[in-house]
Order: sequence, then structure tokens, then C-alpha cells
Amino acid sequence: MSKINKNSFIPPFYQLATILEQKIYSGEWKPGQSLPSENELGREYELSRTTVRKCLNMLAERGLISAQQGRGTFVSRPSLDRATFVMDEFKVEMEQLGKEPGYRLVHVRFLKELPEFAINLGMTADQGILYYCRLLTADGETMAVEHKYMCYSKGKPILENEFQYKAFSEVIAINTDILPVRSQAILTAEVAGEREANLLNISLGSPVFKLQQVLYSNEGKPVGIGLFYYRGDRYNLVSDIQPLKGDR
Amino acid sequence: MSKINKNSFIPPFYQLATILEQKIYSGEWKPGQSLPSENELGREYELSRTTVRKCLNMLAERGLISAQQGRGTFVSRPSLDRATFVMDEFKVEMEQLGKEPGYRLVHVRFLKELPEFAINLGMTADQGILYYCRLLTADGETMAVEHKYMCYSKGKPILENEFQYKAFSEVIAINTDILPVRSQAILTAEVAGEREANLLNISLGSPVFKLQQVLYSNEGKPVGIGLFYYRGDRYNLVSDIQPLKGDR
DNA sequence: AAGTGGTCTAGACCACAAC
DNA sequence: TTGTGGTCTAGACCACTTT
Repeated sequence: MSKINKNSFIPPFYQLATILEQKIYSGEWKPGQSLPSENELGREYELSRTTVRKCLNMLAERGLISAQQGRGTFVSRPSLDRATFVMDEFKVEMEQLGKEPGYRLVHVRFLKELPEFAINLGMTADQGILYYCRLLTADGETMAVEHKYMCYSKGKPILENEFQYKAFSEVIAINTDILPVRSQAILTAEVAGEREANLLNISLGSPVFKLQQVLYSNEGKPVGIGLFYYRGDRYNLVSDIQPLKGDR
Repeated sequence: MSKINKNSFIPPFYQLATILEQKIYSGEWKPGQSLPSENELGREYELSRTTVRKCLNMLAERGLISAQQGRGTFVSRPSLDRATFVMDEFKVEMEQLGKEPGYRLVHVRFLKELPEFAINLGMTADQGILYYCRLLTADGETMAVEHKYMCYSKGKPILENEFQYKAFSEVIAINTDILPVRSQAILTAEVAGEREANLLNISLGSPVFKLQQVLYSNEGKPVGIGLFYYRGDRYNLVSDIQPLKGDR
């Protein structure tokens, strides 16, 4: 049995997690099997129950085990048919890939009326709508095009720099004094229509990812909409590896 | 100032989280601003520091705040341009949507050699490969088609029931005595080729999601590959709402 | 030196499940 | 009744940042 080294820089709860993780991955503890109780683990490894729990929590977050009050803690069947995909801000995503993100503004317009799909999403235009359209590039190559619609307060001046380099939610917060607090996104597979094909420089009928993003205010009202079309031949989504969160 | 009700069924750490969350969403505490220290919050709400920390951990996991050792805890800028999508086992996903999942076996074959894309993924065929192809339906409607490739041990008999109703990783575990422990998935937007168009009953060139899934053994060797094609007109991905994990 | 978050302890009480 | 996980407390020491 491995021991906990209390003089190590690696905190005990983390050392224990590594030990238990190995028992699961090696097959010594099989799915469905119950772990020793928290008190027992505490005795075995000479740790307080609190520390043992912190370690178990970590493993539970990663889906390796699950606890049931009154019954015990059990090894989970690895859920490998489950994948999570993360789409981050374009700039962040490209930097993670080691590519240089770039933007090219194609349109900026003030609209008196909202497009139909925006109305269907429950958005209202009290004073007017600011619309803009940008090409997103990576190392100079066109990756995607985005269309954004946001409520517009007449009083505020619009600075091009602003929506050029700030996150959409910040642009909204600055221009409307409403801080978006929640968002929802829907991802669909589509083929490029004429408008998108031209913007993305691909042939009609090429595959694209379409991402529709809606930002909501604290009261649950939509205050901004983003529509993204990613080139299917240049962009794809890769599932996250096991998260391995520490504590915070 | 709201108080903590210690007789409530809702545990104190959760009550506090609700209070602090509201301060953030209402704009009373703005992004970048520092929270009161953990000791201070403990005094204010008459809770131990441990309980306060548990609550802060929850908010941190959800991305509302972030802590910095020696400096303090700060309200995060809401990252609304970040979306996470979860694709679960087909059966699970359809049940969540209130639809009846169904399967139709199209092919089962033993292959002597691996297809090229599987070799490129590092898979090896020591004894042979079991390949099968199924249509996935929801309330009778064709949603997707899957192609699966797994290592095959000659000794074991293959029961049709097995790969009809068990998760891929279980089928592999039973037939090869190797427990897959890790998986990676890649999602791309494509247009249907002839084979997929026929199977999915859509016209050539229709948009589809392609999901490539690779299962790895403990030693890091690929032991199974799944290839999914989802009809773009019937399937899309919706971002997760704020997770709101409790403790475990 | 003082204040902050990060970790750990020993002990308590509760809700729940199994015997 | 016993054992399990879920929650909470009061206090300690550490590492890090700021003054």
C-alpha cells in the first residue's frame, strides 16, 4: 500500500486521489464495486475524514466514482459514450491552437426592424438595432463569419474599436448599460447558402457549422444575438480530456 | 442583508450561494470587484469559514468568481462567448428529449484488415476486427447511422443481443477483457456521401454531423472506433445551462 | 507585519439505507 | 441499531500578496 508523504509539495488529498485513481484505472477496483468507507480510508492513509472527502469529491467530479448517502461510494462505469465540446471566444480558441486571430469588418448598419428569426427568439427593438458582420481569420485564412445584432441606445456613441476588440457581452454592457448574465447557444450542421459561400469563399453547398448565440439580461430578456458560420473544412470540435480540476 | 435560516431544509452553504449569486447577477457586485474575505463573510452570516469556502467553491466552479491566493476573491466577467455542448449516449439523449430510441442492425462483419482511417488512428488488428453498422431512430424516425470497429478475440462467442443493447465500451470489455478507460471524440460538419445518404434516407449533399469516437485502453492503445453520422435536419446541439453542481 | 486564500484536523450532528 | 455519506464547527498552520 502506498503511503501519503506529508512533507511533499503535493498536498495529501491530491496524493490520495492519484492512488485511488490508479486502483480504478488498473482494474484493481472494478466498476460497480464499493470503495472503503470514508472513515476507513482515513484510518488507512492517516488522514482526516475531511481530507478524504475532498479527494473523493475530486474523483466524483471527474466521473470516476459516485456516492450514495447511507449506502457507500462506488466505482462508476466509465461513460465513454459521452463527449463534451467547448467552443470558446474565437480569439481564445485560436490562441490555444497557436494561430493568430484576425478580424475584418464587412458591414455595420443600424436597423429599424429586427430580422424575423430574432423576433422569434423573443428579442424586441425599443430604440433600434445595431448590426455588424465580421470575417474571422486565423493566420490570415478565413475561418468563419459572424453576424451580430444588439439593442442600441441612441445616446451612446459607437466606437469602431469597441466592437472590434471586445467580447460581445462587453460591447452590449457598454452600449446599453445592461449586463448580459446568461447565454444559450445552438449548433447545427448546414450547407452554405449564397451569402455565406461568398463571404467564406467556399462553393455553394459546402458544409458549415452554424452557431446561434443568444445573450440574456438578468430579467431573462434577449439583448443580443450572434450568428456564426464556420467553414466545415477548417473547423471542427474536439472533445475535452478528463477535466482534472484541482480545488478551484 | 439576508440571513441564513439554520432550520431550513436548504443547507446554509447553499443559501449563502444563492444570496451571493443574486448580488452578482443584480449588478450590486460588478465584474472585477473583490468579495469580502472568507473570514468576513463568516462573521457576517454567522457561518464557519469552512462553510463559506464550500459556498465560494460552488460559485467558482460555475465561473462566477475566482480566487487568488494572498489577494482575494473576485467577481468574474461572465464568459458568455463560451459554450459547452454535451453529446451523450444516443439512448440517454433521446430519453431526455422524451423520444423512444430504436436500433436497426444493418451489417455485422468480421474484417481481416482494418480500414485505412482506423490504422491512421493507431489501431492494430491482432486477431481480427468486428464491424457492425446500425441505424439509430427516435420515435421511428431515422436520426443517425453508426459504424463501429472493435478488436475481436477469437475465443469469445458474439451474441447479437450484446451489441444491440449495451454501451460500446461494455461490449468491448466483455469481448476483449480490456476495459476502455479514456475516449476522444471529434465532431465535424460534412455533407452526406452516397453511402450515408442512402442509409439515412436523405439526398446527396445534405448536411450531416460526423462524430468520430476512439476508445483507448489503460495502456493508451485504441481498442474501438465509432463513426456516427447524424442527420443535420433532425439533430442539433444545445449548450448546457449553468451547471449548478451541488457538492457531488 | 498583517491580511488573504489553501490545506488540514478532530469532533459533532444529521439523513438515509441496511440489517 | 449500526454504518454510510452530507453538513457544519472552531481552530490550526502554510504560502502568497500587500503594506
